[in-house]
Amino acid sequence: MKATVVPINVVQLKSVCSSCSLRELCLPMGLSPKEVERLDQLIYARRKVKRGEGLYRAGDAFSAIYAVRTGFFKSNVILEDGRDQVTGFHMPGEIIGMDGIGTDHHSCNAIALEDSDVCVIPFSRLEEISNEVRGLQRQFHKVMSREIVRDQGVMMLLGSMRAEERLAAFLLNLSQRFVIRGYSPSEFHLRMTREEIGSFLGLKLETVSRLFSKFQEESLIGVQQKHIRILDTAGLKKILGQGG
Amino acid sequence: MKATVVPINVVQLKSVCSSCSLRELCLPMGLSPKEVERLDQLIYARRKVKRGEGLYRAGDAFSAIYAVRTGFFKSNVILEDGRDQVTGFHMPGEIIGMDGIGTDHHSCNAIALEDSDVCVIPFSRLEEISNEVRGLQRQFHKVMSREIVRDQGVMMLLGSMRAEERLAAFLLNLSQRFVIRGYSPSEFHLRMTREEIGSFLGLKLETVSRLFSKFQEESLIGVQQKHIRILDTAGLKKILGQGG
DNA sequence: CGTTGCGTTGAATAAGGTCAAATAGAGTGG
DNA sequence: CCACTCTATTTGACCTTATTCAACGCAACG
Repeated sequence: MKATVVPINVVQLKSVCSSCSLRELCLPMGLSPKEVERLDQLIYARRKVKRGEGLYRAGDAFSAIYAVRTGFFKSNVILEDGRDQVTGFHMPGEIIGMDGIGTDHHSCNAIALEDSDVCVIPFSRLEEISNEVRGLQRQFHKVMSREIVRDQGVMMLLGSMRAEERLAAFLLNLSQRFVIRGYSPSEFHLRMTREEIGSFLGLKLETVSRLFSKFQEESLIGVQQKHIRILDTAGLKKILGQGG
Repeated sequence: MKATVVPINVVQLKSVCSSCSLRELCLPMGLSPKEVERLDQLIYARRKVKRGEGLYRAGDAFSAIYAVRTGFFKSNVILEDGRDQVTGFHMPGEIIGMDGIGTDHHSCNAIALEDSDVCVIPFSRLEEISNEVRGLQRQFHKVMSREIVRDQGVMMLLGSMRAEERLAAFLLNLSQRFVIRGYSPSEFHLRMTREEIGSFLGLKLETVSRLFSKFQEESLIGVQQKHIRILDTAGLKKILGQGG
């Protein structure tokens, strides 16, 4: 990174947690203003990631976790034989990279699906500071735990839902996450391809495409390429009840 | 076991981490003897769980995580409509219950598949002590991270493997975990039913049963009810390469 | 022994995958 | 601005895999 002459103070001021609009979704969630100030000292770096580029790759040495600020990421794992499993999609306010803590190396890739921006949270400093700031320690543990619970949800989805249910659950999940971030719950733009959705849901891209068409015929959603309108949330939820 | 006249001190002495035979697999892994002594202060309680009983249930208030000492557990999540997804099997030395940290309530059930025994690790004390014992903090974070990575592996399995591959991967995984614990890697007793295996692998119990028979015909394994002999590890590994 | 739960096996079926062709957009360079 | 290219998407026909439904066997246990 080139060291250009930039009004560093201003940029840094804007970039700290205490003045970040995502603070109630992100690592600072629930911390007192004083505690958030300590967090500000921790998060000094930002990193831009262009669409298609990796924030980290499987095998990379682990040094930091990341908070998505803007943009959209996918995580995926690739087997030797080339098979590629998308393990998650990540939106602003979400923390990624925790897979690297256990082995000091990342176990998956994090790829930007659009030009994105992350806060770099150096992990050893996070551990240090969380010793002094109890709220931060607690919050970090919660974030990790929620990741485990999220993964359980994905296992449920992959292990015991039919294709229709998986896609319905996926759309409802996205919708919910968008609304928390102040976007419309009923109208949004998919950042990922049908193939990536399929990989995440354990389906082939053709199946995903067919299901989108089917949901559209049934007036549950409107689809135009990557633009989705959810027309009947209740109807989608009803689909979820039907596979047992 | 009959309650004979036992010198209680001795029993308690035996129950601390520093003299536990699982210490190199469990939370104390990698800690210095001094650090393990601090851990001893933390883990004062034990709990027995009979086969079929729950260590905790979804919705239970969260207060502690647990280290499996003896026995065997499954974790599962149950949907409103009754569908039941097994999300993991847990052996001695493994830490369970971390799903509860994020919401202060457990999100899944932990059920003993045989009479079992766990160390109770009160979570708020773990957080306290990990502030003083850096190695413990690090180790705990590693344990959580590895759980996330394990879950990624399960997603890979459920999302992009064929039935044969799933079962092969499952058997190889069990084998590896047994050998680490000093048991035979090639001969073991399944603690779970075909249905539970199926649930974990996203398959029906009949499919699991058929695959066991098929693997047996191909001389990859020997099966007799719950008793498994792995005859051809390389053969099982080869199956894993074949779905892409 | 009879019961009960678990496991195995077979035949029919359905769900989703594969292969192939057509179409639609987005981006690029003339 | 338009033609061209490339990629993503849609859709159809056919096929494979795993599920469903059903019957039967086995072992443990009272």
